[in-house]
Amino acid sequence: MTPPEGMERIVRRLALRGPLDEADKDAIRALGFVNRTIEPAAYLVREGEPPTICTLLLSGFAYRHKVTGEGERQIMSVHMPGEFLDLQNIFLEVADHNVQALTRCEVAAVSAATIRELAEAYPRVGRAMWIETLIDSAIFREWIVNVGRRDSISRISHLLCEFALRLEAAGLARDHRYEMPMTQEQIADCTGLTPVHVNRVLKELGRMGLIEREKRAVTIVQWDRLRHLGDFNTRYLHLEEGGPTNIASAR
Amino acid sequence: MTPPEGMERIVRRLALRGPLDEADKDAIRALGFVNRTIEPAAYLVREGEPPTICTLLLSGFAYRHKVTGEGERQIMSVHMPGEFLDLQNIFLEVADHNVQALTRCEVAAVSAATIRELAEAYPRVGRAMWIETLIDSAIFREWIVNVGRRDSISRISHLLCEFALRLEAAGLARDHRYEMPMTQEQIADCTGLTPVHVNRVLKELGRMGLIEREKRAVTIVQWDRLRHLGDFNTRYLHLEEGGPTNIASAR
DNA sequence: CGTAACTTTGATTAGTATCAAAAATGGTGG
DNA sequence: CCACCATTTTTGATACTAATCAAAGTTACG
Repeated sequence: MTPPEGMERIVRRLALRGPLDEADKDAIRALGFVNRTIEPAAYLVREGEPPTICTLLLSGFAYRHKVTGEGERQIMSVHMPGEFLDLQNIFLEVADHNVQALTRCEVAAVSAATIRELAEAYPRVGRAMWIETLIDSAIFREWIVNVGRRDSISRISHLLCEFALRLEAAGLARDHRYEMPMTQEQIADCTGLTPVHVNRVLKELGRMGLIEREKRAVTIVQWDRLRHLGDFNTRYLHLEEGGPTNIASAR
Repeated sequence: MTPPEGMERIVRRLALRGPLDEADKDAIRALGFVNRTIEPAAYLVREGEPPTICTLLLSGFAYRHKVTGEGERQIMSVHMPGEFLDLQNIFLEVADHNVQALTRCEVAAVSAATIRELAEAYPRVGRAMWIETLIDSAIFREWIVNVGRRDSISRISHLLCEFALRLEAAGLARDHRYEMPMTQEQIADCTGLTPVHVNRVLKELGRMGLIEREKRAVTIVQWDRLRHLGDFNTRYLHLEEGGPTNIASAR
């Protein structure tokens, strides 16, 4: 079973998305999440399979991807500790993409059916989970823009900015400095570029003095310039808690 | 008020996503949707504004887009009659993108707050709406792949296949023949290409005998070859009703 | 400490963009 | 109903971004 800290983390995260009362919180605590360790590159969800489990990422990174008929991979999102890994497929007949561990991960797992029942029995909890999936969607949309309409240097700058803020939100980065959890090949798969070109762009960003790199550690030296170059606006991340949901409930 | 046909269309569409009982259906019918006509190019949602209304598209087409700092537009999705237009923003503090009418549209509108209350009071209705947003997400993900990892001819072939099936599902096309609701410039904004290149690719698809065009009318002459060229697999559209939701409820 | 994975560099090519302009189409007001 | 103007589609010539191919360094790790 998930230790109390893991449990409370879930409760706290969901409570950010809309007020939950004690019965809601107890229902989450009673779910019986089971902890598992997932090895790097192991699949958590496989395209074409019906969704059976739903997991919360406690530590490590995971990513969502598809492979084209030509064998090229496109990563559609990267998940950080504290995020649900597969609320996206939970109500669909089959998963339409893969979810794979990027690094070694600790996850808390429950059956997908349990989550579906929880959402129906506790509407406020269901709404909080729904909002989690809507924020995933907002990030998907921004990635469509990134990959569709920005040039290589902007795409990578944008990704570096997004990671900085999301990692800071997860408590894994400070002062625009973090450990990049991906290889350059994986960055290429996020941005629709080739690994060779990603390397050249990263070097160029270093040469321009916008970032510094030391192995996988990235420091964004000139945040404002990088943000401008990457056409990065935080709006789509919906980092501030409390949207209209909270307003409505405060009436 | 929305005439009974519009109302029943909503009820039927949501009931496809998970069983609804009579109380659920009556709650939807009681919402008091108001019909409106929206002129082509009018905004239904504007980036940065808090979501206030939620609309169901009764006729016509609408699209979701963002504009980059460089002024380039990226379309993230196109909506067809029968689809909800802005469940995506309804629980978020501000809209992170625009929704605009592509053609003249008839919509049924209610306040966003009403929808939020409905979802909380009637969990099965909430779940059905949640599933609608999850299917939108599945399409967003496929578009990331399309724009990130397919070449121009595959991207456009993929888009043509997607439209054929979605329009057929909406009852607006038959035999892989339909009226394309977009200009070539808008197709370019969906696929991350330039209008000039879109034109050349469409001509090429014609020359290859895969499609025929007559003004905006498109006929897919060789479905299997176009589908193969576009690396198109219907899975992500989740067109078959009844996923695990229905299985669970059938227990 | 050897080997596989990852990063870096160089040379060349391919695929789309860009720029420019003509042809076709569609709507609108006189 | 026709003439006109704006929008859309089409074509051609050229430029440029990022891909490809190849291979040398570098790092991580069993």
